[in-house]
Amino acid sequence: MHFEKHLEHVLIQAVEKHYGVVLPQVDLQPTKKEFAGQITVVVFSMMRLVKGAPEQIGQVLGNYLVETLDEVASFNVVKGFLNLELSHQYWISQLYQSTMTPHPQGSRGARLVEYSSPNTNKPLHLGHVRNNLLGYSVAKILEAAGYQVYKTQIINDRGIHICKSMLAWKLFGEGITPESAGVKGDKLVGRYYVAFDQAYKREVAQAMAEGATEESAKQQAPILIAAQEMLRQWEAGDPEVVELWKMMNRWVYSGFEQTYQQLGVSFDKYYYESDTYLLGKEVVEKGLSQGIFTRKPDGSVWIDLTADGLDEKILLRSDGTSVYMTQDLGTALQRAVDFPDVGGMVYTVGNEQDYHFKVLFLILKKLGYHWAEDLFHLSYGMVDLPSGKMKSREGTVVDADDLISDMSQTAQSLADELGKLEGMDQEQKARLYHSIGMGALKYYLLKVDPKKRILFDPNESVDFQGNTGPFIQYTYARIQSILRKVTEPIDQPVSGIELSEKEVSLLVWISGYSGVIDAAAAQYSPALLANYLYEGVKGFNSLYQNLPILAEANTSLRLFRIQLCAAVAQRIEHSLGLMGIDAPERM
RNA sequence: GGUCGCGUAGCUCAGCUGGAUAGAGCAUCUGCCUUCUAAGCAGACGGUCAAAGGUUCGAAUCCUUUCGCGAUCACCA
Repeated sequence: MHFEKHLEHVLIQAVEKHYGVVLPQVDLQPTKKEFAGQITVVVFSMMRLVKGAPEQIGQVLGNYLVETLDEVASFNVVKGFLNLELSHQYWISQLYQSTMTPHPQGSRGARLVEYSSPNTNKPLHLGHVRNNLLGYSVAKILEAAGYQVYKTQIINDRGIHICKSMLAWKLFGEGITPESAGVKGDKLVGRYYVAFDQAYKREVAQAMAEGATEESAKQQAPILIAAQEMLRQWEAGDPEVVELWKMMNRWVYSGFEQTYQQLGVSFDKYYYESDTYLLGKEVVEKGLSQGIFTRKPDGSVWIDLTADGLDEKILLRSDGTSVYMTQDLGTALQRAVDFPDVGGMVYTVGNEQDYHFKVLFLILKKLGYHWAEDLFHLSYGMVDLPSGKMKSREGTVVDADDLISDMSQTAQSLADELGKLEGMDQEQKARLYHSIGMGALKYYLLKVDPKKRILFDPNESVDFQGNTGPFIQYTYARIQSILRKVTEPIDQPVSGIELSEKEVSLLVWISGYSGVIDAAAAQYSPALLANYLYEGVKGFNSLYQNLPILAEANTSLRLFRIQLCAAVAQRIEHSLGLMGIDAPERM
C-alpha cells in the first residue's frame, strides 16, 4: 500500500520529465492472471493529456521505473497496459510488513449498528437469520476497520400482533407453559399466534355464512375485537394484561436468546418499543415548534416532503398516538443520548423498508442533528423460497432453529463419511459439527451481495464443497495440521530465495488484506471479504497440492513456505471471525 | 400508475469508482490418494452479460428507452 503511493508519485514525475505534463493521478490496478506482473499501469487513461502512442509511452515509463525503483524488477507492455513485475524481495517483505487491519482499533470514531429487531410474537426464521448474520458481520468488519462499534436492536414488543398471541393463549392455552409443554418459549408463543389466526378465520367464515359481508365479518370478528380491547387495556396499564404480556415476552426472549447463541450473535444494548414508543412525541413537538412539521385541524401531525421528491408523511395520529415513524425518531434520539460518541448509525433492515428509511433520515437531517449526516440503511434483499415469500401465518417459513440443526446434521453425516475425526470425544465432535454447519450457512448467506435477494430451496441443501464455508474451514485445518508438525522457531525472516508464481500471488493476496477490510467497511459488505477470502484459499490449496512445504529440501524455502502458511492461516481465521465463522483446528 | 431495486453459463453467484481474450462454484465429463487432511488439486464442456440505441480510444459496468421479475406507495409495523 505504502509502495503504491510512492509508485504513483514516481510515475507522475516520470510523465512530467518525459512529456512535460503533470497528471492529476495515475490509474493502477492488479494485473490480470494471464499476464506477467502484479501491478498494471493503465497508459490508456493518460492519453487525454499525454501525446504519443500508448505502447511507446509504456516502454518509456517502464524503463524509467526499473531504473528508479528497486522494487520494480521488470516490465512488459501489452497495448496500453504497462505490467510491472515487482521483485521477489519486495513481495517477501510484504509477508513481514503488511498489516492485518487498515487503522488502529477505535481510531475512526464510533458507529452504532442495529440489527435483528424481531417481533415478539413468533419464532425467528431464515429471513431473520440473514439479518442477524449480516448485521453482526458488518459490526465486526467496522470494528476491524478501526471503528468503535455498538451493536443494538429494537425489539418490537408491543402492538396488536402481540396481543393476538396473548389472547389466544388465554383462550386456548389452558395454562400451558414452555416448561410444561417442553417447547422453546418463542415456539410456544408462535403457536398461539397461529391459533389466533385460525380462530379468526373461522369466525369470519361463520359470520359470512350467516349473511355478513366480508368486510364487516373481518372487522366484527369477536376475537379481533377482544384483541383490540386487550391492546387498550395494555396501554392503560391493566395489571393482569401487563403481567401476561411480561410473562409471554419472557418466554419469547429466552427462546430468542437460545437462537442467538446458536447463531453466535450478540448485542451491547437492547431497546424496547414499549419503552420508546412515546419518546418520539417529544421530537414531534420540537419539529412543530421549528415549523418543520404541521398540525392538521383533526390534530394529526405531518411533514411535507414533496419538495424533496417524496410524499407527505404522517408522524402522529389524530388521537395523539404514535406511528412507526414516530417511534423510530424517538429511538434514534435516545441512541444519540445513550451513545454521544457515535458518529453514525447503521440500520440493518430489509429492502422492503427502503422508503421508510429514506424518509426517516431526511426528517432527522431536517431536524438538524449532526449525526443525521451519517445514517446508513443496510438494506438487504429478502430470502425467498421457490414457492415465493415466506409467510409465518401460512406456515411457509424456514424455521431458524430447524435450519441450524439441519446444518449440523449434514455436517455430521459428511464428517462421519470421511472419518477423519478419531480421537475426538463426543462433545468436541458436536461442537465441530455445529461450527462446520454454521460455517456453511453463514458463508452461504454472506457471500452474496447484501442488496440482492436470495432464493433458498429447502430441498437442495446448502453446499459443503466448492465456494463454501467448509472449504475455507478445511483449508485452515489443513494449515494447522502442517503447523502442528513444525518444531523449530519460524519467526526468522527469510531472504534471497526464488519464488514460484503461486507464492508470489499468495503474497500479493496477503498484502491486500487490510485494503479489503477497508473496502468491506466502506461498502458495508461482508460479500467483498468472502470473495477475497475464497480467492486466497483457492490459491493456497493450489500451492499446497503442487509444492512441497515440510518436505522442501532447501531450508530457507521450507521456512518461507511455513511462514507463508502461518500468514495465510492468520488471515483466514481473522476474516472468518469477521463473518462469525469458526476456524477449526481439525476437520 | 408513481418511486426504488434487480436481470451475467442449465443452477447459485463474482466482476472495485468504465480497461486487456467476461470469471468461480454446483451439475456433466477426464485424470490425480504407498508423500504435508481428496470437504482437495489439474483439466474439459458451457455466454449475443434481458433487448435496442447513445456517450468514447475502450461499456457487463455510465446515460436513455423497452421488456421481465420484485419491493413500496396506510392515522400497520
